[in-house]
Amino acid sequence: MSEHILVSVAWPYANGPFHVGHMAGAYLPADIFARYQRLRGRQVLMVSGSDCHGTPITLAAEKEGVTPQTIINRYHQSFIETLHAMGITFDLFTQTYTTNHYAATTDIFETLQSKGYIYREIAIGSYSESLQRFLPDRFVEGTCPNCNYAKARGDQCDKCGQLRDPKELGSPRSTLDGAPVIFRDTEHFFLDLAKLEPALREWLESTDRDYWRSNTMQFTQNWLREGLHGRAITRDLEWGVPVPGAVEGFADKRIYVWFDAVIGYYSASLEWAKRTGQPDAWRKWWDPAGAQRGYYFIGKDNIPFHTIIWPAMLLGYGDRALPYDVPANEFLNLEGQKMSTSQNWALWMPDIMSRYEPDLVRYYLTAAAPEGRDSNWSWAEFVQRTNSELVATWGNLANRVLTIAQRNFGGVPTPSDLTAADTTLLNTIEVGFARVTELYEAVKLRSALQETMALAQTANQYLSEQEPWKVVKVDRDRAATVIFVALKIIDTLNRLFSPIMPHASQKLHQMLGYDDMIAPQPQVEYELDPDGAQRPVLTGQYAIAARWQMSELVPGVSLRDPAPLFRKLDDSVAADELARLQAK
RNA sequence: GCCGAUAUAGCUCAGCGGUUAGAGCGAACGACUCAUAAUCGUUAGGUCGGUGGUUCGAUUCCACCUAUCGGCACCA
Repeated sequence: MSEHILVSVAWPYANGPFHVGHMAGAYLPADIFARYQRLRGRQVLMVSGSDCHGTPITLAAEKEGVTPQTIINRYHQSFIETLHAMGITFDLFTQTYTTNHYAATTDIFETLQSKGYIYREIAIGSYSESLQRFLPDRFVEGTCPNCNYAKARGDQCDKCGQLRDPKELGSPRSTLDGAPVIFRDTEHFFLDLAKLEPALREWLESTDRDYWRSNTMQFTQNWLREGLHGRAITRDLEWGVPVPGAVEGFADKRIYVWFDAVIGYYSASLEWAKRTGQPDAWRKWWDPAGAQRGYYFIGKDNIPFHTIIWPAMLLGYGDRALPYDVPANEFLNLEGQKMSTSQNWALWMPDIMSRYEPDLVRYYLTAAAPEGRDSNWSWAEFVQRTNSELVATWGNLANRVLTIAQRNFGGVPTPSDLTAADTTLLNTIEVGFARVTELYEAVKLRSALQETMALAQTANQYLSEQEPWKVVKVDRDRAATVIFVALKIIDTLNRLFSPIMPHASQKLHQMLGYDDMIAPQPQVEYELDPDGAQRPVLTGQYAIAARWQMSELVPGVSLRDPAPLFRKLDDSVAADELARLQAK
């Protein structure tokens, strides 16, 4: 039995706030999965943090005339606020700009180096004399040798799709200032993926990975088919983790951001353990011999880093658990069009959270989750699903049952003998419970939600047929039985819904007379960053009773006064939001 | 260009080598009134993108075509 579940979530790049695509792609599914696992009584460690290094952050800082720290502090703060508002239960959401992370990165680099998995090589880099710096290929443009398109980028021509190398461009220049680009030798460290490839293949083939999503496997095998090559892990940059060992000629070079970002899963685990006062506690989730599983929640653009590069690094490092599953999501479109942050065609989370309750967003993003293929956010559908599913089917079910119970019996009534209708319903719920459990376990959250909502409909049918509001006038015992059964059902369904809608579930849990937490929430705390300034982290106390089972509600329990779980949205919302979006 | 994904009811999507292809929403009609004008029932609606092939049998497998989308590596 895998009692220790590591929930690793993609590290957001700290150069802009979250949009709904980030939530749908990684943070929300990760949180739902973590909440489900905790309710099953398993030990969950959920980590991530802000990815603070790399060229775009440096450039953003220069553009504003501020330090990189200013940029990352701004967006790290924004990330924390969104995650907190959405109720994403990180054990630790930290950042890569910490002494802890620098130390872990240095350790992994040095260990890989000592084992011969890192080598040095001279490469040719695109260099801007005007800016006196090397440029990533994407910041170089010129004339495409294939189609003569004048604005082909260094990594790819947008017109014909060809091109691999900026040196092939005619009259290459920088996209930053338009000045010419020259090519200079530059020495770098490389991760020897070719050397790690056999071990990587062995790991991939060591077990039947049918449970991986087909797209994840597809991407991975495409990479392997072409064979693995060394990958540069340092860059000519001044912002990032320094190259360990004070190597001559590397003083003005830094660890390349992709290399240090994936290490974050590990370094954040170490940091979490230190914060708890048990510095070795992380081992339970990272010991390959232990009962553990690591799940990596990411967007599809990140697949090779998590199924190839990070596993290869771990294999090279040695004695650390590799990913068990990498449930990568596809992309979320917006009103039928691909989201684009540069064209501001996006729904920004700070904006959304200012107007809508987190559970509404959580519900809709799960119902329309891009699990198997790209999906779409539509405001009309958001309103429709909220009103007809959340409010009418589920919220109303809970409300009507609680109201009848409270008004007629003042609490959980004592049932008499169950009829065939009662046992049939209870059986349906029990079978459904098992099916939903399987779906959560397999990270099929969209289906899990759909199944649970279907069970709520079954409960509504039962009430229509049994008519307890009528029966109570002629046969109080029978009405008591029906209401008892209905209360058990909504209590049970509330547990199935709780990973997806924790705020509403906690409310209902308390209305049902419970005093404990079923859906805890994260909190913001503060740590010192390497410069001595305070930085926020997201963390929390999530120890809860293992309530992943049918309701154990007993007669005589007193209920708290019912209140609606969700409010209906006005029909004008869809049109208003669409107008707001198009006005940008 | 190469690789891959997707094309199913008005809309959003499930599904799958085999009886009359499903759900939700939307539409029409009816029931009910405990509940947030919520709920429940009934009905209408599809030659499952096109062509060809494999098969006793294909929406489901294969090939090609068309359309849409994504990836193509040193980009985070």
